[in-house]
Amino acid sequence: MKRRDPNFQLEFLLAEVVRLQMRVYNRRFKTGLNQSQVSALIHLDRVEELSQIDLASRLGMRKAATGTLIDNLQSKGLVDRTRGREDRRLQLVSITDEGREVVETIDRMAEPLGQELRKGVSRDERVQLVSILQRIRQNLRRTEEG
Amino acid sequence: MKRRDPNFQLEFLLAEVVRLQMRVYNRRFKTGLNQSQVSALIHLDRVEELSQIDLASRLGMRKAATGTLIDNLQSKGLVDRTRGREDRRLQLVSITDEGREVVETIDRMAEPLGQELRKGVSRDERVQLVSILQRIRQNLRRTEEG
DNA sequence: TGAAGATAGTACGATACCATACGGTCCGAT
DNA sequence: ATCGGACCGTATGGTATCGTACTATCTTCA
Repeated sequence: MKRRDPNFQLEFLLAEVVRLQMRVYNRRFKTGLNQSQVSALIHLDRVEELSQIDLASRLGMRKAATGTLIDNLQSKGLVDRTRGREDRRLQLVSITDEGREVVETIDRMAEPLGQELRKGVSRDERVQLVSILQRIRQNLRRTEEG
Repeated sequence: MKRRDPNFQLEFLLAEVVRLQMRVYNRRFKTGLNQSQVSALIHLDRVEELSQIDLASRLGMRKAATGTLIDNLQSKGLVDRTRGREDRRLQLVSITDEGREVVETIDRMAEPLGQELRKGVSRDERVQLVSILQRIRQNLRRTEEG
């Protein structure tokens, strides 16, 4: 097995899987929202209020892209923006009731797809997968700053 | 832990990590090639000759995007295209000597970054990660067709 | 054999995300 | 008190990839 065998070159495999995943996901749910927007809504559903930079970091995106993503969600009435009271640089983003409904709906719709994609992967393996990915994410974040 | 906790929602974590990874990678190597193009070259370095559809499948992309990706590599002299002899629909893509040199160079340059990103992840864990991702890829492919 | 699909590639318009550059707001040192 | 630097967001132009529609070639079967 050569060192740069693509099937064992983690970075390439990750990219490949995510491209596939995005296509499958966005094709399956023609909700008007893409996976990133859904991800943002789910984050907001949990924490109530996030600055755009904070949200960007959670999505793995840059702030500019996150800004336009929020623009779209806002124009659909799924999130609100408020200037930070103490720090007026911040745009605090929060999910609306309508946004919560959408999250609920999509969450239900996505359930069968999720099951499909987890076939042949045990719960333990999933836990481990998440754990490893989190460590890699940590490394990536550190690398990006330095 | 709610079911849709984003940190445990595999799909979102994967997307996040890959966005980060792409940024880090493409920022580090300003080689004129992005990660996808490098991935294509590495595939071609191993198998000599691939149709564009075959390559697309390996990259997790659609054929149209793969076509323009190959256009770029070809315009840089890193790959060649030949019409299939038996099946003239095929565009058989192969790597040039110059392409091989580029692969070699980038491979060397990427080594330290790879080490950085694998910090805290054992070899066994990497093997397992790859194995799980391959199964998920399998599921995704099956789902996309059906 | 020849007409009806299937398959490989290309063309084109849309979108997601990036990088850079800029404007507003905050803060720490002097 | 204020000035320089750090930080948040927005604007803008570029690139990667998508989805759809089209052309050319192959295959199958009546």
